[in-house]
Amino acid sequence: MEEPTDDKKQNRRLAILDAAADVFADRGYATATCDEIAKRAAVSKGTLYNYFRSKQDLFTQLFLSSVAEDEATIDGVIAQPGTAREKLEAVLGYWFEQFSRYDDLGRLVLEFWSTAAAEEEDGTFTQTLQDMYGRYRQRMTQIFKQGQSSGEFDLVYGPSMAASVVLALFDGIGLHSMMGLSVKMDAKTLATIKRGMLRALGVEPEPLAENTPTGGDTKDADA
Amino acid sequence: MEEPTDDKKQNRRLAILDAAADVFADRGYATATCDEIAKRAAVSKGTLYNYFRSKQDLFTQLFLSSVAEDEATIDGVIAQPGTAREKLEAVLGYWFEQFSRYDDLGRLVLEFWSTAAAEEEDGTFTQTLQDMYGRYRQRMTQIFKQGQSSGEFDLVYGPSMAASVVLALFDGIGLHSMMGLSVKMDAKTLATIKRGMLRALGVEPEPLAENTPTGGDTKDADA
Amino acid sequence: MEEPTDDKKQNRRLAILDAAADVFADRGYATATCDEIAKRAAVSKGTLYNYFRSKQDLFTQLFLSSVAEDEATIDGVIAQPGTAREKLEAVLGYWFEQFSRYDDLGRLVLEFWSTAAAEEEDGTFTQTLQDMYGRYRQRMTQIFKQGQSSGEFDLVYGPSMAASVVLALFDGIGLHSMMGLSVKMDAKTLATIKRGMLRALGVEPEPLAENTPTGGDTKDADA
Amino acid sequence: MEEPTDDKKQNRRLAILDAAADVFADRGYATATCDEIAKRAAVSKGTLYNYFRSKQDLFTQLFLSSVAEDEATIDGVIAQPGTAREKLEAVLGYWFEQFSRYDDLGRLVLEFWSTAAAEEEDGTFTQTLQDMYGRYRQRMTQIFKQGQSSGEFDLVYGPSMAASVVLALFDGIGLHSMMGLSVKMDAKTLATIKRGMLRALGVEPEPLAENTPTGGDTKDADA
DNA sequence: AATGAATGAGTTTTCATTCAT
DNA sequence: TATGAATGAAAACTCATTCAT
Repeated sequence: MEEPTDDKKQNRRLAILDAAADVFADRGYATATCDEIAKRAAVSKGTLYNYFRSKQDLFTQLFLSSVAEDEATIDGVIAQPGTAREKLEAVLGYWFEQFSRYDDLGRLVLEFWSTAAAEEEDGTFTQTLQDMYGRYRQRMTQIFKQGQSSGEFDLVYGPSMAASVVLALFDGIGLHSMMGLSVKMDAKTLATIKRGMLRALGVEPEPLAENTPTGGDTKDADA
Repeated sequence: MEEPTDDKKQNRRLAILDAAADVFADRGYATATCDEIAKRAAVSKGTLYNYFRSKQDLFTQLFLSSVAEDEATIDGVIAQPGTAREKLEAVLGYWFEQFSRYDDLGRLVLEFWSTAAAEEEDGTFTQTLQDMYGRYRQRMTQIFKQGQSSGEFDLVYGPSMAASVVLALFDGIGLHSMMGLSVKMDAKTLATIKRGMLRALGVEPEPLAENTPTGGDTKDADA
Repeated sequence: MEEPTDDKKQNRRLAILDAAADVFADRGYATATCDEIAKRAAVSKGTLYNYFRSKQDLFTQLFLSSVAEDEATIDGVIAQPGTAREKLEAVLGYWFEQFSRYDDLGRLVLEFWSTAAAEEEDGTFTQTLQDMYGRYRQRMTQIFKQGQSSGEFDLVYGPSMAASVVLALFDGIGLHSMMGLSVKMDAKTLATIKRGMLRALGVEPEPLAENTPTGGDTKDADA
Repeated sequence: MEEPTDDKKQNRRLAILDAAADVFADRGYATATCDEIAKRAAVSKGTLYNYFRSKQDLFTQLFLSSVAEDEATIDGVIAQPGTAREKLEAVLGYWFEQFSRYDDLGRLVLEFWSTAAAEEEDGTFTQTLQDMYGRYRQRMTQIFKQGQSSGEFDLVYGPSMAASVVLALFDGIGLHSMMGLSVKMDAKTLATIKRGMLRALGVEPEPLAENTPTGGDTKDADA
């Protein structure tokens, strides 16, 4: 009968990871203190070190679990049956949905990228990100290929390049959205971008809902 | 005859900024030490503080001068006369050219973004970035409008939205390129992306040079 | 059973305060180093900051506890029943007794005064000192009033002014004594001053002990 | 013809001493910076070191010149012919007059005392102060002796002890006055104290001016 | 396992003093 | 002589990590 203990251990671990996500997002890795993480997780500082070898280890575990969680979610989204266009719309929808959470997550993601960029060639972060984006690209590529085969898409690029560009665009939009730069991620703007992307992929999107007249708004939502 | 002194002072200032750029790029703001910056600038630690009020000030000055430099360059690029398409190609060319320098600059830029994200609402970094991107978007918007008037472009979005999306895409590509994620910024890939963007904007790009047969490569450069 | 821990904490705190008193007295606030205080308290520098927020805080706490201790003592002295003259003699006795400790304390007290003088209008130190001296004056005033009512004293000043002057005189004597200036605080001199003060207050003091012939010594102890 | 140069040198020296007096009074010795002194004296930092060997030396010179100036003034006051009482009144008048300047000077004087207290046994400051107060006491003693001989004074103490006590009282009053403790140094209070001191010395002072009725006010100016 | 007090290496910053011009 | 940029030693303070309880 050691499962309760194991469960408890798991819970504690997750509580600490949650707290760490908060604090790292608020303060950034370097400025975050173990004291604060412990306090927000409602454990003692010593306990932190029973679950994680070091601050760095805690950050790495958080990164890995975030990536795993993300990937599981997106896998679920893509795995659904349907036409290429339906799949693509589902992915776009999910991704854009993320942007609304980006106010919370953005800083943390930036920290992950920053850490990756600072690593020696092919460190854990870089490698993990490359692997993850590699898989993302594969999945997107498959969608694009399916769309090409079925005649749904008339791609500007080849499927793989299209996947790369779309992924880069997603991250670019997320970045700008988070910083309040050129794109404000309200629902209408997102819908506009989505429609544009679909048309750029050679797909004529369905008309927008009644409150967004096709002509003016689609042509220039922010003119 | 005080120019020699002033020049010397300017040089010292620039030498310190250069060194700081290196160290901040290598280690990130929080991990970088003033000791190391001083050492790399070949001045004493005290001298650092004769030129900059604090580590934070040094970082901010570096950010501001980077932004100013960037903006001056891009102004020059856009100011050139020509068709909308020529202007757009010039901007694309310049931007993509930056990516090759991104191995050096990328981490630093990430630090800038990170700092902005960590700021209180409307801090210096955020404000400066928003201003800068605001101006970028204006310039891009003008190009798109010119292209629309002249009938060169048949835009998917309105000019302003198009500008926003293109800017976000640029940064997304830069980010992915730097991290070695989905896009490798070699000359051929860049050319491919450029052609695709132009076509997505409704412009039929000129055929590629002889070594890049239209069919296969354009369709899928990385298949 | 948390008292042992609390006691230990209290002891540590007191040990640090003691060490700080030593070092501040030796070197003055500005010249004292936290390193030395830690060393003298036989704790690490970090521990200092577990108990006190800053060097300034440590100094302030030391000041406040000194004042509190002083005041508690003098309260006890004054609270005793007796004639006004007996009370006055008790206060004088206590105060003069302090002077012998002044070799140790004097510098520290000077630091307190100095800090108060350097403060913005109505800082903590100034306010605390003003409060403390306000209470001292009240107590002394009461004694003088009692003496007047009972016919013991024939005051040169009104009771409140008398209290003020006597307090100022005490501090002046303490200051001069500490610096080895005009007054050396040996027992005989103190006795002489005490007798003089009493006479100046209109009280005819009791004759001195046999080894201090009234005539010569009272008239000029240091001629 | 080097006198103009010498004069200039003297002026510079005095300008620096003046500036130093200001800054030391404002900030205290340890917190004062040579930078600020130089700026306030309108000379370069290097020039400071042409006139004074070090910050410590500057402080010491300032102390010595302050003491010399003080002493010259008081010598002049005492040297005037007259009865003992007239001389005493002149000294009291001068001293109390100082108190009104104490807002400016007080902090500086405290710094001097503090430095003296921190010195090794018989350092420059201590020695100088002891010498100065020794001479003060001598002069006061002479006045008291003259007063005794002429029958003007009926001293509580012997002349030398009286001198010591009076000097200590002066400094105590100055200290308290500066800190806004028990005594506020307005003209009326000073007059009251002066009258009281004279009576304590056995001299019946002249009646106060018409606006200060003898009875109430003399008895208790602040009741 | 959990705690949290203790540690001390590491960092930013200041400022008296020097010295080339 | 005057200047003020350069220096670097010194000091306050932080915080990841340890370990006795």
